Amino acid sequence: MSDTRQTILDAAKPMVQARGYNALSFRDVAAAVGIKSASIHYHFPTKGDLGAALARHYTDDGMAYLAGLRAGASDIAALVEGFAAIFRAALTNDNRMCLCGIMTAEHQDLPDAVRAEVDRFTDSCVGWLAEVLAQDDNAAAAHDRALAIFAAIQGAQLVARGRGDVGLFDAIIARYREARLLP
Amino acid sequence: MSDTRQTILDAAKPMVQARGYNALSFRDVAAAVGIKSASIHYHFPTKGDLGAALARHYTDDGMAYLAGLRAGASDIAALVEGFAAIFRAALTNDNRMCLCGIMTAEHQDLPDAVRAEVDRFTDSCVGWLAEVLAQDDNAAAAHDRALAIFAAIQGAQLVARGRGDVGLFDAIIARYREARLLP
DNA sequence: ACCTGAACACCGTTCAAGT
DNA sequence: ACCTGAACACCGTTCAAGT
Repeated sequence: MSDTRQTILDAAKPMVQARGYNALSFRDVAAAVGIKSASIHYHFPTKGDLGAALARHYTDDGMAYLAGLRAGASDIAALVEGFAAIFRAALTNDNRMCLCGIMTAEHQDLPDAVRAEVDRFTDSCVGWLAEVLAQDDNAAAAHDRALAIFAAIQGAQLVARGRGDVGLFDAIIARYREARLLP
Repeated sequence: MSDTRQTILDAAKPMVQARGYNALSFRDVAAAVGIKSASIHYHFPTKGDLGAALARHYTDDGMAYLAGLRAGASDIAALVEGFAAIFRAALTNDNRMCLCGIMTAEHQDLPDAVRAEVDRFTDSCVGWLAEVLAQDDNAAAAHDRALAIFAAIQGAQLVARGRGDVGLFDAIIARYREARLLP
């Protein structure tokens, strides 16, 4: 991968996390990189190609982090907390959102290739949570609970970021834990 | 309020619920209404004015519905189910989202007047839930729980609509109820 | 191999002009 | 009072032309 291609991805990622895929502008990215907007198309023919590449790297990086978590600990509560930390970290990074979380809201509008990558993020997260929870539950129950935990954490991020207050995220997660929705 | 103004709001509302505020196009709305895009500006000077009016009516309609619910029943579980029904109904309406839920994801990008109305929707919903829950809990605990329930339901809608499957919404809500996050 | 300027059809917005 | 066409600076995209 060329340096310029990586620089484009690095510049575009926080823009999407802050304002979404629709609001991403090739001219803004180009200005941040120091090239002309027409040049972005040499590396990413369409905006969909750029969005799909962003989501693919985001999912790959996230899953690598989660694999590392599982290799280092087996306590279910600690693992799920490590999972939630991905979403918490986005908020503490200038009140940004999970890249795929914000694009899930734009789901109807996304080019097919982008939507497919966003769906893969969801599937990968739910799959990882289900594997962790399967230490305690049977596979079907673990999957249902994993889906509910994933949805609840996404909602917590959405609401907390609407308020620009990571303390709200923590309070909501704490309430999930008290209800034992989260281990 | 003029007929045309109301017709514009009626045409724009499902468009935002499907694709978000950013993707809303004055020219699309104008075509649906049967006027030119420049004419929209006579009724709504800016896109922000239209977005704020949409969110204001949406919140007012929702709160009127919720007030009716409280007037007709006092069972906490039934009231919270009635609350969740707002979000379920959006999904069964061509896989749309809560108007303010989808705009919460675009929060960073919204004109101030729109963001203020979206925030009022969140506050109103959490306030209504807190009043319902205060039948059982003290005020502070009820508010914390109301916030967690609101976030969890928003997340359930986001994830289910990403899959285009209202059954997923029902499954997640059922799991919330089993965990007694929801009454 | 990588970048650019110019053009295209889009967008929200403005405004003078129509009725 | 309400609508319109034309113009403006934006957008993603294309492409012939540069190096």
